[in-house]
Amino acid sequence: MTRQDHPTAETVYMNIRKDFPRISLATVYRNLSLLADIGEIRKISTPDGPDRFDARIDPHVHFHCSRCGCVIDLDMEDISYLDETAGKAFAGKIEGHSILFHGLCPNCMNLNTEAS
Amino acid sequence: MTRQDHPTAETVYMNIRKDFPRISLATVYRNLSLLADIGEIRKISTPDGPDRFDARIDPHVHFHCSRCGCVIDLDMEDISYLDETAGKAFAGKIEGHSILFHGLCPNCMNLNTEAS
DNA sequence: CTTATTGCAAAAGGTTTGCAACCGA
DNA sequence: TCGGTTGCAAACCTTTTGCAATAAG
Repeated sequence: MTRQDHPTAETVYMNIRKDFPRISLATVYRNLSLLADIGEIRKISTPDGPDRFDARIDPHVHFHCSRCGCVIDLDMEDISYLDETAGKAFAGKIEGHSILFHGLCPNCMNLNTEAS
Repeated sequence: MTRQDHPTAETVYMNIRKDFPRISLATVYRNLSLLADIGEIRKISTPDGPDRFDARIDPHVHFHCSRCGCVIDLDMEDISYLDETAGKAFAGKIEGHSILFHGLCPNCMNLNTEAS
């Protein structure tokens, strides 16, 4: 809950193993899914790689690097108002949204600039 | 390219098989990925189920039904301007974004209302 | 004692890949 | 003839599941 990054289930597994060496990956998946279902955490699906999880549940925007796959919070204006706008033009029921910018993270941008 | 829905690779496969009965699912995946890479079509990742593909490549917003998994275009205001806003507050390079609303589509909303 | 949670291993998707056969310039 | 595409089957990766064993209340 305290971390600022957006770990995959595998990463959470690796980390929690230091404290609970006998825990299994299945249990990690089970509990992350559970937490996501009850809204304690958020699940972030990316176009490639595995899902990522986020302890921050307030509305905010994510950036996904198409090169290294990292996920970063973008602290820009709150765009929750879009839900209402969308709701008016749509006969279904809107419960939320996910906004994912994509491109190159600062790290990978440098890698591309320098060297071949 | 002409369809308005957002077929999965499997759906495309089933359909194209009528004209090319010997085509394989791998070829469908290969060509959909290729088209997506060169920007001729768009790939839409959903939190559950398989990826979907979209022949519409102009900026627009999608809705994903968490019950039946369908994907629908939402014709609301163009929010491309967000890319610029985001770019200013971010040291990496933003190349685009994907916005996915989620909730219940009109169909599934009715199913929930009536019966049981 | 009773119910809920876990570990393990296997299964289940969905997608990609190696490779030989094939097709089109 | 030669490079690019394809079909097939197998591999891959991520996630889920069945079930017996274990832990918790």
